[in-house]
Amino acid sequence: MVKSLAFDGIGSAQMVRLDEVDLKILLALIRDPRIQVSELADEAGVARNTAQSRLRRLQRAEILREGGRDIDLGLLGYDVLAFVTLEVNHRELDAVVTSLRQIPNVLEIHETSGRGDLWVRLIATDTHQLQLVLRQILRIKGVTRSETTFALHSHLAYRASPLLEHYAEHDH
Amino acid sequence: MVKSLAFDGIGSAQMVRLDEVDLKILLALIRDPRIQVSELADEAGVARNTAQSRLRRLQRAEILREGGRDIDLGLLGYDVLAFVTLEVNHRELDAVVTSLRQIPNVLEIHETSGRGDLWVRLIATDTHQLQLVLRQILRIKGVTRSETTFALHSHLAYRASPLLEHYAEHDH
DNA sequence: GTAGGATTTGAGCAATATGGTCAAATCTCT
DNA sequence: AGAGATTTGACCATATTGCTCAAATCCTAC
Repeated sequence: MVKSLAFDGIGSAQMVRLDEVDLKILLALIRDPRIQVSELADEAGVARNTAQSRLRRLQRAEILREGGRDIDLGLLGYDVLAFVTLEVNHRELDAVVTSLRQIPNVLEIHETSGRGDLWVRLIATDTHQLQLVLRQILRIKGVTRSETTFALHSHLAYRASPLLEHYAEHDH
Repeated sequence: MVKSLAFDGIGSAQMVRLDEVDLKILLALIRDPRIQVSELADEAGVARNTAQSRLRRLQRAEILREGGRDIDLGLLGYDVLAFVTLEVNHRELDAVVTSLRQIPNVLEIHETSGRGDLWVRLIATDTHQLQLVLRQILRIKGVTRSETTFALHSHLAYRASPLLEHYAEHDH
């Protein structure tokens, strides 16, 4: 049985479990996707050979979408994605943002126009965990109201290439 | 004067202009951030030496945030970010998504619960361009209503590292 | 059109990284 | 304790990197 990178059939799609070495490699790759394998080995505290085979496996498992920085959190069991709109007491906005940043399930924060003041991207393993995180957010001093929208299905994952191609054709 | 990677002081922050070689390099890096410099040179149709110096410059300009896949579109002059919620005739949802995908300014699409049916991340150089894109979207058959929210300021750009670190500490 | 400045190119070179193998050592779970 | 898998360290051939340099090319401004 493999300790790291085990596949489970529990979630909707295939799910993957990572051990500490995998995590360290992923974190290093997020920091710098062009890091070399030998440095990766140092960071993870394993032999270069091991780092190399781990990297290969991570790529094959498509946790790393095409060798790079993007990580498929769904494969790790984070299946629930939600967008939360927060109404915030303006005087305490900075403090609210600071608190939000400390929650690992908060992936993105934008200040917005319109009714709500903050837009937050939230991820969780299941609705129960999401509920816990939402409670945590509502307890933050300065947050007056929240509205949660579930992302049921991703029709287009973040992409910038078409915009760049368009830029190439038109700006020049 | 440099043709490529010229800096302008026009926008709120510094702005950068890219030529075709820069674009091709960026697109290749988005596809695979770990691509090697010699392949990069082939893709862009320049000498390896040139690719190497272009890459170095792109990294220094921080268009590539830390050498990797993420691209700072703000530096290219795309300063307006908006979240659009679309109400869609369910029967035509797939067709709407297909149309949306063809618009380069559409960076992300999710099907959501709640009132609106689609959540869309939109980017534009200015509010005028945004207006044009919105009009284009409203012309799509099947779209019945739209609501636009502006992202005035990003308090936290997309990040996954804290979640992964948390995963390391708790899941195991 | 030409001069001057910047960029690109091709070549060449040393240092390093990669990808692969292998046997021994280690780890994990039964 | 034993079987199976993984890791390690060593080794090797090959490929890649980072660098220099002079010549060629491109671009802009005059």
